[in-house]
Amino acid sequence: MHYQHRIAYPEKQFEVSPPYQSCFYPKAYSKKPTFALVQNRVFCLMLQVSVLRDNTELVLAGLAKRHYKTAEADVSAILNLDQRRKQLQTEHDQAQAEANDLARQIGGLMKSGDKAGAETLKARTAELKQLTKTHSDELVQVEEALQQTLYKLPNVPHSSVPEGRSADDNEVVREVGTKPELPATAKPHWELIEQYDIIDFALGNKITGAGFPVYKGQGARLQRALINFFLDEARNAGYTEIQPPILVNEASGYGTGQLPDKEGQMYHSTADDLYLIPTAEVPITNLYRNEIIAPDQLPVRNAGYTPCFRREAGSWGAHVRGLNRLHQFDKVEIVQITKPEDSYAALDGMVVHIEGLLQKLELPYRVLRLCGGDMGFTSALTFDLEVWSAAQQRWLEVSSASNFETYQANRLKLRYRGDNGKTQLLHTLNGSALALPRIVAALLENNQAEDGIQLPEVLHSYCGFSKIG
RNA sequence: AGAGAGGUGGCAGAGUGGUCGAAUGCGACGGAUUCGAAAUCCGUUAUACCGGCAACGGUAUCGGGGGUUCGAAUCCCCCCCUCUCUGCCA
Repeated sequence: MHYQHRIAYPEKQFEVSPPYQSCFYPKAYSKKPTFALVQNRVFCLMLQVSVLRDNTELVLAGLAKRHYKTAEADVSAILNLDQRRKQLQTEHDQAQAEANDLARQIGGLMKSGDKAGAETLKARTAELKQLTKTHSDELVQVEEALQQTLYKLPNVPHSSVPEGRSADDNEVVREVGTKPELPATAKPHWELIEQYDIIDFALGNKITGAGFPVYKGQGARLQRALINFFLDEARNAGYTEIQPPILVNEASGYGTGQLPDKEGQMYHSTADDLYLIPTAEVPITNLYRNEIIAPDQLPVRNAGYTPCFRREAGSWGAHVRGLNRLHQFDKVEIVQITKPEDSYAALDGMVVHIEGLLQKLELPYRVLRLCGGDMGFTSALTFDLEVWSAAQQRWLEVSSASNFETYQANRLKLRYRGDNGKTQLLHTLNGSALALPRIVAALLENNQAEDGIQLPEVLHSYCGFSKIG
């Protein structure tokens, strides 16, 4: 008996263009000037202290959506520390200015041979020296405390982010494609990969450990095919291909927000103090750390394939069999850097791009808007894309596309020069396009048949075969 | 890994204790000249923080940190990085 499934999509689903209409966001967000003013302050300058100071109520309301318990205490601590910081800075600068002036005078006196006059002035410089030392010591303490607290504070969610505590509260934006009906004899992918001998967990376990599978034969070729397919699609969509290092230094970890929040999630090479990247987002976004980008270079659109490494300590258990969760996996990531006013349109575009990939792979999927409680630490708005895994009868997350607004840019010191000639923080975004393992799981399960696994058309030329088995 | 050299503004490259945030050149920007352009000439040309509505003023930054000194790009100590040679190596 054959039970081959080709999912039937309504034809229009394949038309990513004509012009994509944003259906995700309140219309007010993109255009309305009244809102734009608020947006400009709160959402474009997020987590700069000045913003916290001028928009405390809005920030607190946003953080409440995340159920971030100590928001009020943290914000008020930040404001107090900042006030103290300014005061100290002013006093310190004044004392230093006087000292500099005296030093100049002393120089003049020495030159003219007035030793005694110089000595008189030196008495005052000694006092000033003590004063500036006291000030700068406290200043260092205050700034450190300020930074520590700022680093603890997550991004403020976008206004469209729904209330909610967990993944159950995420909003299903849309569901596309038809779930295949499999017979009772259908196998989950971990049985299929054994049956066809394409991925070997035992071997990976032998040479490395659990969560490091070995891809063999058609399995390995499928991996390579998917990577090439994703990269080609990204290039066609206007992204520049990047091949970054997969070890990064500590500064990069802080830049994109993995540190200090997710210290334990990354593999750390202590001998060299380098981290194995959990996603290509880290190196590709950090390319622009501490840069001022010329406006005509914007938007930056980069894509890259890398292996990704995640310790995922403590999160093993049910639902993580087979390819569902790994310590090492392959992923193609897309990254954008845009002007603040362009970032939400860019996020739309990224989601559309990712949907295009899933449609070409003929996988049923759904798009979720993550609720406040389920969003990542650094994100202002995140869409997850999940594919239907027909044998497991579950949705599997294969992509996450986020707008970080200025949150990462503030840490990265990533700016451009605005029309007024002043430097201004940019917005950063990224999305998986796509993560491979769960795509493979869904492809295997959804397309299984007695005589093998029929791959979607688009992969045939990339693989060099059309069927596994 | 061993030996040596070096890290200065967008780049190149001076500066070895006192108006040095830093000569000079290139590049970029604005202007003059030109029908237009090249050439030439004049001017501008970093970032962050503090104060100020602003104009503007102050402070800091010459790889990073600490020290000496009234005063540090310049002297001393530690660390990091880059280059050259030797060794090793895909």
